[in-house]
Amino acid sequence: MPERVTLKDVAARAGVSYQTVSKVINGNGSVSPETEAQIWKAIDELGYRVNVTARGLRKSATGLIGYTWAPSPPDRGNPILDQFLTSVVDAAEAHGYHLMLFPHPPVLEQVDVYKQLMRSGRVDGFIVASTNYEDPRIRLLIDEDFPFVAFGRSNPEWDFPLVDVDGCAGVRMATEHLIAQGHRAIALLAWPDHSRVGADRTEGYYEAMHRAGLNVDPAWVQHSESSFQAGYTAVRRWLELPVDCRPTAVAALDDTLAIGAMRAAMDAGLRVGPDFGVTGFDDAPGTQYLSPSLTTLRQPIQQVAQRLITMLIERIHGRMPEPKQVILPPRLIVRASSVRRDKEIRE
Amino acid sequence: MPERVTLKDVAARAGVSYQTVSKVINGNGSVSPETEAQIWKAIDELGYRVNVTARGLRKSATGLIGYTWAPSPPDRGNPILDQFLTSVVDAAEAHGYHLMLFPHPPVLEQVDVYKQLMRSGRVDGFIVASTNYEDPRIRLLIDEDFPFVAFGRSNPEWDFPLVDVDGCAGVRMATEHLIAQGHRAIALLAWPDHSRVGADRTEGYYEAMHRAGLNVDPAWVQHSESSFQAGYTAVRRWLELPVDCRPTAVAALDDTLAIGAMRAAMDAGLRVGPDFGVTGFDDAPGTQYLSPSLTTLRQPIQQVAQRLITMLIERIHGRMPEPKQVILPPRLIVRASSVRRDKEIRE
DNA sequence: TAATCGAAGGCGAACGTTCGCCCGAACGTT
DNA sequence: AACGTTCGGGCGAACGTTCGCCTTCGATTA
Repeated sequence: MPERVTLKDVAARAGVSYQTVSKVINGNGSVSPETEAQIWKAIDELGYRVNVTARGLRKSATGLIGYTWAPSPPDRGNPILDQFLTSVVDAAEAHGYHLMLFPHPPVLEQVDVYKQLMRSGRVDGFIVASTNYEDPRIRLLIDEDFPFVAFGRSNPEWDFPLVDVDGCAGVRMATEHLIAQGHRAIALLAWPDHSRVGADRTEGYYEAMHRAGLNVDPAWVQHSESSFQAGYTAVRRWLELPVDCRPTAVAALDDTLAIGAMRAAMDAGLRVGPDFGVTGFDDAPGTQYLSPSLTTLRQPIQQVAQRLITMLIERIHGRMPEPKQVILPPRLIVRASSVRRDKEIRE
Repeated sequence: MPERVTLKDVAARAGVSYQTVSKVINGNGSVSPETEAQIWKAIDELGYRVNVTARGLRKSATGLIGYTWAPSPPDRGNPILDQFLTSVVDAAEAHGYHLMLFPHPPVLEQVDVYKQLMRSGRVDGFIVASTNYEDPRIRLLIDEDFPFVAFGRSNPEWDFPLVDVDGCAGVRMATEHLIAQGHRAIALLAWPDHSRVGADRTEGYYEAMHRAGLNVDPAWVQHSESSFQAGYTAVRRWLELPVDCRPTAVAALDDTLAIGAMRAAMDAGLRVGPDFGVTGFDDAPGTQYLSPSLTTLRQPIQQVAQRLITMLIERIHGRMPEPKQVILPPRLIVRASSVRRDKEIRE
C-alpha cells in the first residue's frame, strides 16, 4: 500500500493553500499562470491523484454506474456480453465513469437490491437490462426518480429513457429474406409469451407474412424457452406434417434455437439452405463457422452502449435525454443457411 | 433522487447521539438492548442505509475490486466471460465487495492505468487476468505492495498470489485420451510462443507424447493466433503429408482452433471421431451442439472465482493467503469428436 | 484623489462516517 | 466511607475533498 499523497502535500510543496490546489485541478477559481505551473509541477513530482472517495463524499457522486445481467446457462452462454461490456466500459470511461457489477437478484429481491444500492449511495445511476413487462425495477426507479437508462423496453405507457434494438424490424427482414428466397410456408421458433423481447421479434414475423399476403398456420409457431433441444424437436415435428402444410423454412428468435433447427433439418436428410431455410438472431460467435454458416441478425451493440451511456449521464446531471427513447435497427447477415443458390451468399 | 437519510436522522428519531447509532450498526461499543432495539427500529422506519462513500473515506476502503480483461474479437467471443464474471461478482458480494470494471488498456499504458486507479483510491484491490511473462502490471503491483491476485501465472521466480487452471494437465489428459483411442500420430494446434498460457498447455502435449513413448514430428506442431482459419489451414496441410507421417488426430489449445480443425477434416472427406480425432479447450457454449460434438476441457470457473476472491480479500486485510498459489485441474469432457466407436461417448 | 473593480488566493465549513477517549452512574470491594 | 470497575453512551476529531465567501492588492476609472 503506497503512502497517500493529498492536496495538502501538494500545497506544501507548491507553497500555497490546499484549496488553491483544488481550484487548479478543477479549473475553477482564478490562479496566476506561475502558481498554476508550480502546482502542476508539484502534482507531477508527487504523483498526486485526487481521492475519488473524498471527492465523492463532497459532491455526493461516485462516478459509478451499476449494471447486472441475467446469467445464461453455461451450455448456451451470452453471445454478446463480451462486446457489450467492453463497449459500455469504454463509453463510460470516456465520460469519467466506471461500471460496477452486482449480482443478478431473484425477481422477488430485485427491488430491495436496487433500493439498497440507491440508498447507500453506491452508484450514480443504473443501466437496466433484461427488461420485461411490468418490470418492478423500472417502476421503482421511475418512482424514486433515480437516474437510469434501460436496455430494452417495458410497458409502453411508462415514460422513461431507453435504448433498444428493433427486434421486430430484424425478424421482419429475416422473414422477408426467406420469402424472397421463394419460401411460402415459414415457421417461427419463438420465445415464451411473457417475454417482452420475444413479443417484439415475433411481431416482425407476422408483419412480414402479412405484407406478403402469406397465410400463417398456427401450427407453425412454437413458443418455448431458448434451447438447442427446443429448436430441434420443433423442427422434427414440423417436418412430419403433411406436405401441403409443411414449412420449408424457419425463422428463429435466437441463434441457439436456429442451430437446433438446422441440425433437425440435416438429420431429416435435408440440405440446410437449398432445401430448408434457417435464420437466427444475435450473430453469436461461431455462427459463421457452422456448416452451413448461419444467417442471422447482428445487433449494433457498440452504438447501443454509447447511447446508453450518454443518455444515462444526461440523467445523472439532472437532465432528460433527447430523444428519450432510441430504437436501433439490427443488420441482417446473410449466410449459407438461408440461401438456395450459393452465389447469393453475401459476406 | 431520494432524500438522503443519515446517521443523524436515525439518531434524532431514536433519541441518541449519531455516534451511538454507528456503534450499533458496526456492532462495536456497548449499547443496552433497549436502545439498540430503538435504533434498529428507527433505521428500519427511515429505510436508512449506511453511506458507503463516507464510510469509505473514513476507513480508506472502497469495497471495490478492479477487473479488466482482453476483449475477444467479435467472431470468436470469450467463451467463459459470462460464467466467470457471474461467479466473481457473486463471490465478491458474499464478502461485501463489488466488482468494478475498467477498460483494457494497451500494453504501454497499462502501468499508468493501474497506478492511477491505485493512487486515486478507486479500488481496494485487483484481479489481474490475461497474465503473461514479465507482466508489467504484476511487477508494478508487487513493487507497490498493492493487494491483488492474478488469474494466471507469470514469471516463476516472482512470488505473488495467484489462481490458475492446470493447462498442462488438461492438454495431457486430452492427448492421453487420443492415444488411448489408438492414435499415434497426433498434431498440436498451439498458440504463439510468447504466450504463458500457451506454453503451459503445450507442455502437456509433449509430456503425454513422451510418456507414451511416441515421437513428435516437428511438422505436427503449429503455433499461431487462435482462429478458425488457422486451425483449418493447418489441418488441411497436415492431411497432405505422406501417409507415414500424416497425423490422425489433433489436440488444439482452444475450441476455436479445434472447430477449424474439425471442418478441415470433414472437408477432406474424413469422419471426425472415427477417422480423425479432435480435442479442444474451454468447453465454449455450443461446442456440445456441433456435429460431431467437441471433446474439450472444462475449466472449474466457479472455484477459480471463489479462490480469487477469498485470496484477494486476505490480501486486502493485509494478510498473505495460504496457500499462496493455487492450481486447479480442468475436466476432460469426452464427446464425439475424439472417439472411434459411438458407445464410448460419455456425457 | 478617492472610489471602484477584478484578479489571486486564503479560509472556514461541510459532506457522512468511524474511532478513541471521556464521563457519569451503578455496582461491588476493601 | 472511600475506592476501583464496568457499562452505557456522549463528544470531538479526522478522513480528503469542494464550495462559497472573504481579504488583499494593484490597476482602472470618474
